[in-house]
Amino acid sequence: MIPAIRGTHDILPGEIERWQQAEQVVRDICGRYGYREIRTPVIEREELFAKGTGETTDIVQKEMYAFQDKGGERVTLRPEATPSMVRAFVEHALEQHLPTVKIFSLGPMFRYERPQKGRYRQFHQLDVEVFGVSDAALDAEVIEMAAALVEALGIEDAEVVVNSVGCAECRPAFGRALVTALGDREADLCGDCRRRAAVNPLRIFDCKVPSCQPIVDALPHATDYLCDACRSHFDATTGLLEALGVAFRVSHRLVRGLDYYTRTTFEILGGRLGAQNALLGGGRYDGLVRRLGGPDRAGIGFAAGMERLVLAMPDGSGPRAPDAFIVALGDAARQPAHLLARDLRRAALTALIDYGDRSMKAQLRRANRTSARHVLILGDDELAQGHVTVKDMTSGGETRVGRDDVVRNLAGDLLPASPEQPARMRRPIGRDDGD
RNA sequence: GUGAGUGUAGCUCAAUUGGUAGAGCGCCGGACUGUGGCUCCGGAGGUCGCGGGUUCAAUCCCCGUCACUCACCCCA
Repeated sequence: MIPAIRGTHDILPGEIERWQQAEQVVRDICGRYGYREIRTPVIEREELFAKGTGETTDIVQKEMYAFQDKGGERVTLRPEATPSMVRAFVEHALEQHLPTVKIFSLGPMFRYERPQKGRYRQFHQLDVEVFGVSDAALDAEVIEMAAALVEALGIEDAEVVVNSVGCAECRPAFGRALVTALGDREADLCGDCRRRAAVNPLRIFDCKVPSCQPIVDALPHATDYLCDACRSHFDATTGLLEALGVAFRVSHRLVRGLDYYTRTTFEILGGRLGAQNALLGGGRYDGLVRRLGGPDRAGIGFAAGMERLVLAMPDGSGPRAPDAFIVALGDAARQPAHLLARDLRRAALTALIDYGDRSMKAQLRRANRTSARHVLILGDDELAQGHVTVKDMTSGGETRVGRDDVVRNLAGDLLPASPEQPARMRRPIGRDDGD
């Protein structure tokens, strides 16, 4: 056997239903807020992420699947979507084509990390981005949408966390204030934190080491160092969030790992996810489009981990129960049975049939396992009489129906009695709703 | 990249203080020559992760290696 490579995994029947449901909810919610779907390549020039994600980030320094292709080009499997989204925005001048550039994308990302719960080398993200809008109202709307998405997925124990990391004007001053406040206590920090203090002081807030906590708690807060513009932007964002009824917590410890964030940052945390408890995270990145060679446009967005969303979703239901399972007895019945199956399917019913010459018991056992509502029996008697025996698998009762009436009868049985009760088969996603 | 734990049937797991392995579930068949779900009976299915070492003999002990899981780093 040649196994799947580390950190990748197959999504099998039984689990795929949850993914399909998650994707359906994602598309529905994004659509309601005016987002259009786009798909970008999973492979890009390495340079795009070096500049976009940031040369100093761990993602770029040690986690990229980067290589040289046969033409000598430095390319990489995308570790995140935002730089690709920015590239597409710039390359196609999307602001000329869309009233407001609100776009989302769904697809695989690749990072060379040690896998653990909720983290894989190939994983999937929903990526949502808006370009060209700096109004704080959008910050609030984006966060509200993210919360709505999580709620729509049925994830209950989620927490919205918001912060502001300032802009190019005020953020450096805060960084210096951190170092100053640290003073000689820097020596008491853990090794990771001492490294952070030198490279990116903001990240000290992320530390989980107990001995660092008293020191971290005494540090100044980013929101105390915001310039006037950033201050009012943050106040407007949180004010609108409250007005929108979004339950959130402001955390000065929320500093995100990517370099490009400005002003608003946010995350939604989920319970029961293990150590990797961020369901989604994002923020504003007002300088990124220009840094990647585009016009000076604001940007804001978030990425949600699909594996984590699916993990946090409540248990769904299984595959849809077939409307009919056809049991054929004897060679003479096989061809008519397949014709019947075809006719049922043409009538939009789900029809299954067994293969090979198996006993009636075996076929019924299989029918039972599929949770089929009806079994249609075709044997010598039925062929001779021109009818089909319809067995109701719930009650066990049987009726005879003329061969030419079977499809209509079955379809009629399953069609809605009233508009409030849409038939199962009309649903875009096959789910057994267990009635 | 670091640390810990775990690798035995399709799945969940036993067992053997070293003598080449069992259960439950699932699957297939029978009891019931054309009637599922319950019950009973039977059957198929295992390089004991892989490689090496010790030994008369290794699934068990030793070394190595790989994989998985969880955690760190970091992030979705």
